[in-house]
Amino acid sequence: MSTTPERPIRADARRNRERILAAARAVFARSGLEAQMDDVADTAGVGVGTVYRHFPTKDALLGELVANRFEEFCAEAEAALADEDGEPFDVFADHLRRNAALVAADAGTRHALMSESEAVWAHAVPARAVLIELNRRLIARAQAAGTMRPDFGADDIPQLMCGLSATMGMTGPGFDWRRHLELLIDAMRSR
Amino acid sequence: MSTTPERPIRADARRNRERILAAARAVFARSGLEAQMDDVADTAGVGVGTVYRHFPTKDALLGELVANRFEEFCAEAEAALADEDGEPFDVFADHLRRNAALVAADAGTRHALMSESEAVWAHAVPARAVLIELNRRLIARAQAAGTMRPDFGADDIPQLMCGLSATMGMTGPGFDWRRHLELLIDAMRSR
DNA sequence: ACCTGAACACCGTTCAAGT
DNA sequence: ACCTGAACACCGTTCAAGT
Repeated sequence: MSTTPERPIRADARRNRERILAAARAVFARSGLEAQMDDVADTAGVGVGTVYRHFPTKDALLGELVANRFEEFCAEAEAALADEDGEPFDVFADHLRRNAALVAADAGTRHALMSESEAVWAHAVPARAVLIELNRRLIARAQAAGTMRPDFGADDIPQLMCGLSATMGMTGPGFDWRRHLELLIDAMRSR
Repeated sequence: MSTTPERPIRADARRNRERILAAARAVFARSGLEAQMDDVADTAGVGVGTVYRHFPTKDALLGELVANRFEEFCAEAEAALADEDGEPFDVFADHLRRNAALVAADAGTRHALMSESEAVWAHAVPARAVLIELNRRLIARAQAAGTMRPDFGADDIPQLMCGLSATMGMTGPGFDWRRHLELLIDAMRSR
């Protein structure tokens, strides 16, 4: 039961890791999950083997990006919590709208949020737990103000947002994720 | 602008086509989209080439299954419309619950409903249009009865059900598609 | 006309050789 | 220690040969 020994990482390796993540973000955001590992490697200016040295599988690489996104979601939630003046329900709804906009702009994150692969989610577990806790506080505040339904919980958010991610990718008449999101927000509101 | 000539199809070819569809339904329902074309061919007892002779791509084969599903959804909707005694909102909600149960039991359909591929949807266009029209009538009846929100439309259904399909595949704490569906149904109810 | 399955193409992943 | 990229494995798709 020893913890992983904390050995120093070579400067060039660290730099490569950053380059790979930046390249992956760009490549997946543009092309979605069909982007290839070779594309990521080329964009990062490294060999494929180096990508695999840092991330054992494509899913693990995506998982790292997902973890990053959840940290952004958390930052969003912190900012929303810091807003003591706004109407609590609106503050929460705007938080969801901003997170949704982040997802909509990034095909990679969008697909990853719908991924059924364990490996994709593994890295995001802690940030995801933090986000749910922050959501719980935002929700409690809105429920205390009486503007949010009391039978709605923070645990309901992930699957609704997962579902929203799915419709973001659909084209054709009738598909409008902003409308979808507003329906969900309206469902949470006390009426 | 001539219509496709109606030439007779050889009996063995027709039989193979049916076998392939039955095999595809079984194989994709069990294994989801990761099931291979070779699996479908083996299960159907034909060569892969025969599968490709009937369906030009994997997406087209999936598209055929999706079209079948939409026909089932339509039959469901017709049955719901025929129910003149039930409370109209409950009749509609039960219709959604039954359709959702069909999807949940079939990993292939589930993934196909979230597919962003044109080819998957192409065959289902007519049945999908019929379904939306039937939903429109079910919804109108519930709205006339005053139990469904007047600002909710049949065009809202596809993306909500697409989103629901996404969460059906997710495992882990907090994912419960029945809860997700009930939240959606509750959002449609007049309160 | 239709069927078969070996061969091809594509992309995730590995590993022997290099620094 | 880490990097490279050719080679391998897997699976969707094709096509030459068969009936």
